[in-house]
Amino acid sequence: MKLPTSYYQQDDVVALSRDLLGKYIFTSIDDIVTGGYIVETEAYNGIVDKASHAYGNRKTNRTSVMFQQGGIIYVYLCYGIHEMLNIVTSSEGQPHAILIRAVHPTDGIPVMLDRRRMAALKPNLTRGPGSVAKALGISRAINTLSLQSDVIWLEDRWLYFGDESIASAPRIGVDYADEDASLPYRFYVKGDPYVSKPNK
DNA sequence: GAGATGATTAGCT
DNA sequence: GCTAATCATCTCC
Repeated sequence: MKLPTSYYQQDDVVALSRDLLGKYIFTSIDDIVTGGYIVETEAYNGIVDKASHAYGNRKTNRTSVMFQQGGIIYVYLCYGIHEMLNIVTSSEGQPHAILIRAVHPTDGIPVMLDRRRMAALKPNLTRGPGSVAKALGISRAINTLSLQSDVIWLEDRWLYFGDESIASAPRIGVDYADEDASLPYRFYVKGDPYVSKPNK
């Protein structure tokens, strides 16, 4: 079952990031379904978060997606090569977003291998945000698409991780954000091989 | 209209 | 571990 729009409209983006661990994400592109469950996320906490593109209520063509109401996706390009998948949350005017950093693949693995030009399944198939987007076939062409669409959506399959299986840590690659860089807004499943770097 | 920059990754040492 | 690759977007002139 798809998660309803109301799920994405909760105000507490940090709690939601934690809750997304274990939820399944799927894309159906060219009639091929690929996906798996989420094992690593990062929260971007609106206008007060220096690491967010929308910090200080900065609204531009690119970031205006985040100001829309929760339940859509925000895809953008970083370092000129990597496309990243974010889920927009909360209500209109609150630019909260959650970066999907890692997914544990379960469906359409051969297709994902092909997209990544890999011969065999290895943990780096969907480890790291750029890899996740590439493996799932996500590009800026589907930016702002609704999570109620038939192209990308999330499902709850009643997979839960207890507190003892989940760890939090500072976010990655946000050194420029001063004191906000050390906030524990990154959540991941302990010991999952698809989680990027420190996976204990 | 031009110049700086980054929510990264792969590949080499 | 470290560094290069690489370009859309933002900011300022």
